[in-house]
Amino acid sequence: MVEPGDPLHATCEEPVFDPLVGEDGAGTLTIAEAAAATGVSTHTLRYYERAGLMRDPVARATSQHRRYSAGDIRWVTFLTRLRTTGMPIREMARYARLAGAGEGNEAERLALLTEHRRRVLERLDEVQRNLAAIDKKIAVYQEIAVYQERIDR
Amino acid sequence: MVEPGDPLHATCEEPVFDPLVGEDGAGTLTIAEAAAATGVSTHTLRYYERAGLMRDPVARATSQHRRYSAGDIRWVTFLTRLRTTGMPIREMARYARLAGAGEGNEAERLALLTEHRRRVLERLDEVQRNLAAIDKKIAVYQEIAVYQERIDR
DNA sequence: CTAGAACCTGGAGCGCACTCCAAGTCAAAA
DNA sequence: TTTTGACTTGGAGTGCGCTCCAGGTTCTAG
Repeated sequence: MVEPGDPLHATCEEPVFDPLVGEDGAGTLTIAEAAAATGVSTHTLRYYERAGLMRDPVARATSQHRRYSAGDIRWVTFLTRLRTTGMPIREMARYARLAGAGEGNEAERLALLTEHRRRVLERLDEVQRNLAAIDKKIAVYQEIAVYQERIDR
Repeated sequence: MVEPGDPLHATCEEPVFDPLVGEDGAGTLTIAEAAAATGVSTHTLRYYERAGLMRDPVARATSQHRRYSAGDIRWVTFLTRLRTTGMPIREMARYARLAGAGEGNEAERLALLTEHRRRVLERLDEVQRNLAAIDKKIAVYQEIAVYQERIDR
């Protein structure tokens, strides 16, 4: 038995809930449930853990089955934000290592995220510029379509 | 030597200049020059051609060396716009096949580009939403930085 | 004429981010 | 208790978009 809601070690990172509440993981999610909750496949969840993206290894039931805490779910959700904005796995691993090391490296984490943000904005701008060029081509084809229509009637 | 600017067969696609002007490719570019002009490596230029991205095979000198026309360069430049906006090679090949087939399939090309545009905008939106979430995390770390500063003085 | 750079080809190799497989363990329902 | 399905692991496989290699031909400068 473990008391829930330990008010200690409340870090600024992810509000950590006790991973194993009650007997063998009550209040936690199986890997399939975590997959459903985050939109990431079970394969990928295991892969992410192997790749060092989880700050700390995910808690286990006595059966060795993974038990995802609410904090784990929030963390994975944040990982997906980094991923869909194009951060490479290696860099996510570096961020996870920093976050897993606890307080004291916030400046480094800030720098990492800020630099990522800069690259994302750069990329967004590049895509938008190229899309504008494609839009021009689209406009040309729309002209042709109008012309065809005139012929067809 | 040949006069520049043939006003004939001015299509709506890429204004085509004679690929082989004068003796064995005057007014055209070698693959290295084409690479410099487009920002695509010579390896990739050959790969693109193999992958069917060139509408028609690039013209050759008698030596079998490739000779890129101005139209080829514009085409490759447009290909890079499709690529940097995330179009897969397979789809670019399909577009190239349509463009290579000449007039009559403009509606299909328009549909392809329009659908691509839709997906790009969707993706841009997704990235922006996720970036906004990352921005919030950045703001948290900036708060911490300000707090640290207060401690340090 | 010759050296060295640039080009050619088919095919292999690479890095990334998954995705799946095999063989075994564990768990919830009949 | 037995079946069925979810879970475990290490490692292999996949798809994509290049990127490079080997072995040969061609071009260009001296």
